[in-house]
Amino acid sequence: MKKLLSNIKIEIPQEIYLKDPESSSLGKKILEYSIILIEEGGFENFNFKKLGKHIGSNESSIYRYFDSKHKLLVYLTSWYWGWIEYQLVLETYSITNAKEKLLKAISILTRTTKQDTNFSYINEVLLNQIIINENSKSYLTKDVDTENKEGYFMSYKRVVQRFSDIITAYNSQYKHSLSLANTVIEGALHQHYNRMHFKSITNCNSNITPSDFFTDLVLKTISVNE
Amino acid sequence: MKKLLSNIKIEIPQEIYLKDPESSSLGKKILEYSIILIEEGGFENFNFKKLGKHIGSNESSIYRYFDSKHKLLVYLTSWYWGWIEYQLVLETYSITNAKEKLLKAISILTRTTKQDTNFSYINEVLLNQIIINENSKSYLTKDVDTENKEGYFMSYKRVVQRFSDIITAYNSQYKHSLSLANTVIEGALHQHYNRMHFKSITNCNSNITPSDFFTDLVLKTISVNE
DNA sequence: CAAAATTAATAGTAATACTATTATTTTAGC
DNA sequence: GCTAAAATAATAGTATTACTATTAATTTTG
Repeated sequence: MKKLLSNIKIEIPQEIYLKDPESSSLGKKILEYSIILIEEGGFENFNFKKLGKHIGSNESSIYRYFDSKHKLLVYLTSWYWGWIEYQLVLETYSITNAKEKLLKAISILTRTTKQDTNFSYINEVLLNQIIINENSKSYLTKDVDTENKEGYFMSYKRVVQRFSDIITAYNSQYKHSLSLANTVIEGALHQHYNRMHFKSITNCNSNITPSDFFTDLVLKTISVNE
Repeated sequence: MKKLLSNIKIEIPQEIYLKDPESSSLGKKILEYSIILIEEGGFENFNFKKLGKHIGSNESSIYRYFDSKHKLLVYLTSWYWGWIEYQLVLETYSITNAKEKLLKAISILTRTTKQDTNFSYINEVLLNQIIINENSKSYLTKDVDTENKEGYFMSYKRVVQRFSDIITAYNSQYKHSLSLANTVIEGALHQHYNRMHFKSITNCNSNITPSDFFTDLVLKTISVNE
């Protein structure tokens, strides 16, 4: 993805952070290196002390940006889904044909991530790996309901809703567009995961991509009788 | 589910436990109350000290059954998928019609769990809630690959494969039966979760069940031209 | 009934996920 | 260029966690 817009910023609900990490160089380092460290060692083995060491900063300084490592994960997942939404809008905006739009949307939501040069301190390829491995941990907690009410998961839900709208635009008779949208988005993460760790329960490999599988699935499921 | 077989035991890979919890009354209490406590407070807030208190036993005694709370979770998920496999086999065995068999399989994999009186110390309804909330945490770790090699996730993978076979029996031309099987099984857990926590991104409610959604999806996706 | 196995009790450890306080450095306005 | 405010760093401390190790008491079994 090339530099198309120079002043874009992915919006993150304010409740998630104490101080906006995009507002300072330390904050940006926190984002940059937390992505590297979480991808490398997994979320469980990540902590603010290690992160501080890597960025030559102090644990206590990181706590001035984020309440907890959980909130940092919520920030990263929100950023990711905000970025996906941005691509969904940008890349389908000018498409008028509903089927073409649908196919493009599926492709965006199921493809392997490419680096986006618009955001220098975010490595989108590593972040995508974090989403595959850790996304569900951001909401599979006892606090989901309160955090959901406070808007922590808006970015993700907006992506599902936008994709659902694209499905409905193609076939207004289909009754389960939200569930289908959610199934494709989550399912794509699973297929990517299985390809890496559980090869025996997926058909996805170097020849068949998650995009192939889900394109076929969606088209057959909501196909309009022609 | 009524008592059909009196001497069945769900088989769990030996590597998962130090001492078979089904071999003693303390072991059975560990299973019974860990299910209650994990369902109640979530896996993160669960530990062996609390469990010991609840069963009037000592933390150190629990460690003689399981190396870690992670392995106990792997045990519970293995038990669950073993139990699902048992239902899949039992309830579809005598069905000769491929479509009927497929519909029954989807129903088993997506339905809301009912108590099974065959296993007195396992509350399957609570265990199903644990699977919805915690299943992915059993494998989304840095040790997946080694644990997978040691057979920790066999029960789950066997369910996917059996369902995939049922799909193939209905339509041998369909090329993505494993991915579809996995998508339905994981997707069903997600739809149940969304129904409870993220209502705005699912169509499942009191009128539309996950079974309805996935039955429609699978039939359309693999329908044989008639 | 004695030996073996199991369970309980106690203590201890390194790491985690923070909080609180104070000191130092950086930045911004005048 | 100075001062005040803001940001960051350093230090220390806490409760909890996820265990391990050792010994003692109890239960089971041959």
